Amino acid sequence: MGKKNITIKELADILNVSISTVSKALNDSHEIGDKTKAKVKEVAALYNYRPNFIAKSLKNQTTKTIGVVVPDILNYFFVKVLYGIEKESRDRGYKVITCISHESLEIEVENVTTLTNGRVDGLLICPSEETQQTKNNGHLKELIDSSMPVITFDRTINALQCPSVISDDLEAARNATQHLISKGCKSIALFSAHGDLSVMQDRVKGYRSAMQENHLLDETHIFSFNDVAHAEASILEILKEHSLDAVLTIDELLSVKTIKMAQQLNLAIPKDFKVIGFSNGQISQEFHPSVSSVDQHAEEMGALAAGLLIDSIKNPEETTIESKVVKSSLVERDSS
Amino acid sequence: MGKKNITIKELADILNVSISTVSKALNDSHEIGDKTKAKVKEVAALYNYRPNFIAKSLKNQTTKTIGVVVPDILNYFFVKVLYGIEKESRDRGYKVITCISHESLEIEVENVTTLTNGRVDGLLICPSEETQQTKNNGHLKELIDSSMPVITFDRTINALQCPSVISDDLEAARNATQHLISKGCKSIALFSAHGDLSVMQDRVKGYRSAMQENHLLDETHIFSFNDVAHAEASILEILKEHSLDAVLTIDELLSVKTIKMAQQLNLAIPKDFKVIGFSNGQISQEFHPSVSSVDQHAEEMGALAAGLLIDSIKNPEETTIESKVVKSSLVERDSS
DNA sequence: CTGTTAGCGCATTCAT
DNA sequence: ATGAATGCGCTAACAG
Repeated sequence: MGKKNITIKELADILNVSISTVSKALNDSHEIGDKTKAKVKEVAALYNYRPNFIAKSLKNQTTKTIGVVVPDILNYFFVKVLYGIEKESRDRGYKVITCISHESLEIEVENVTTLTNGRVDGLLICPSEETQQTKNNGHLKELIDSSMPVITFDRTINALQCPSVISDDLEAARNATQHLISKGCKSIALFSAHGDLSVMQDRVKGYRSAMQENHLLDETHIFSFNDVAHAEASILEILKEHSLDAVLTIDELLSVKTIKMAQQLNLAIPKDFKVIGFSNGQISQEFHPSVSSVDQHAEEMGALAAGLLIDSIKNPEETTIESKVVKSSLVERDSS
Repeated sequence: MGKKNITIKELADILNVSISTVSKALNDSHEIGDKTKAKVKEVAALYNYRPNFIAKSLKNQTTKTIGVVVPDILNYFFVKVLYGIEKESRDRGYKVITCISHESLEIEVENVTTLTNGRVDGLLICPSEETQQTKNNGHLKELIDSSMPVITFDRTINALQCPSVISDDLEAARNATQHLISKGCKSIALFSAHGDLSVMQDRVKGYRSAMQENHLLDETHIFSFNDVAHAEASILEILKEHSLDAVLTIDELLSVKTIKMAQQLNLAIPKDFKVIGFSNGQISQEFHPSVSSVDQHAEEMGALAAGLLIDSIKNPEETTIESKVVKSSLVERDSS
């Protein structure tokens, strides 16, 4: 009881050999005899020896750990990305430390600082909304300049000289819109949120592009919500005032709320009124009616980003600064 | 470009003072003169000096980091616990490393090992389903014996000599059942899942207790589902064959699926058929009709556990081995 | 095949 | 008030 972990030094004393002999034996060095090896390993196992990770990291100048900064952990999309990151990292022998920026630039800077002071070998970051909005990215520039491998995911910062993994947001929105058009919809609104984010702007562009191409674009049909959680009343108003036959919502919660309001107005879904949402979480799947949604393949995005980062850590020279795009796909369900 | 982080040694060379002077100056030691301090700090800032975390940890034998092992990160409940852990830890100056056991004993053992080899100062763990089921907990016993601060959360292992933070599952289920009874329900079924977990068994006990007390208990009304994701067909069968007026589901997804099946049978909710679920996630709130649910205050549980762990790290002697219970509450919505 | 030694970056005790 | 020296636990270059 109360026994601390045993060290190589103590092991060496017990075995009456030198520290380096123990270290080499434990690492299966060819320069150690088989019986010495066996003896060392036996005693190590007996005393339940575990190499101290911190000491190893200091010596090797590598931590076998990657840092992740996400803006929001209560968002299912990010959780799934995280899941993909964790899985890929685990498969490749890396640990993951996650920090949450809560969409705040200040916390993000703090997160980046604490992570990159030797704690991790590379960084995966989805910049906070505030970072994107204020274009304040000195902390990341500095990091990249110091030759720390960095990869951004989901949201990119063009000014940054680092690889990124993103969704095909523009295309995805265009396809979703096109899908509604091909189903015969003419009066399709766009419900947007988090307008400061580049991904959201891209989705709006995608919607515009499809609508314009079909000569259906009506700028007054683009709505932006500041507070999604309390958007129901506004949605109801909009649905009353405009005679829409479909809505593309750029946010998952918004799609569900739109459906609820449409039902309240006795609009038949999907017959008279169709809805397509984004980021295909549990709610889209379980809601009744189930919600058609753009699936961004979050897990794949996470795995890809982690894989690229680990490649970059292992092979810094071969790293190319390019954006990898994870294609999303439309999951058709009962709402369209 | 490409410049590595500067070290104290390099700083000392630049300033033409000794290493220890720099170290002391940076740490505001009283044995350093004010102007020397100022000069050192100025140059440190200029070169953007950041103390190496790994070296500090090795020297101080402390990492200011806590490790967390959760069984499943795609479960909203655990994400919320994690959120609480992260928040409290952040407030108290600690970082968090999270590992996911995927409900597997083997992965859990691996997680615990890699976390506790010097990487963290203490461990928060929710044992995997397999760990609870097989009662295989040598890895945790060993850890506790080695005087590493450990606290379990949500799921407890009684055989373990460590504090824990849990829900009042039995009471919560009893109250929820009682709530249904007081609304006039007589034929109340229990839909359960993950029967190996102690929390689930407690909930069943709570249900039994309330039903028995009101002379309504019917053992054939207790159902267990192995595969919640594909339980809809079975649920439909059960609803057809038994004339129930309410169901308590021990799992969030199960509650939603039950409502969908009930609607398919044209049961009026909540008039003729009531449902109460567990763990009050986004789905319970957004579903239509919204689902009454037992809220386990996951965030609070996480914060409490993290707080206790940090207390225990800072004050190992004063740690008492006791279970803290986070009281849950019933959120009444449209399904009951 | 085994041992001695130096050093990763930092804090700290002890001298000056 | 400042500096030299030691050690945290480990690896590896070098010596024997």
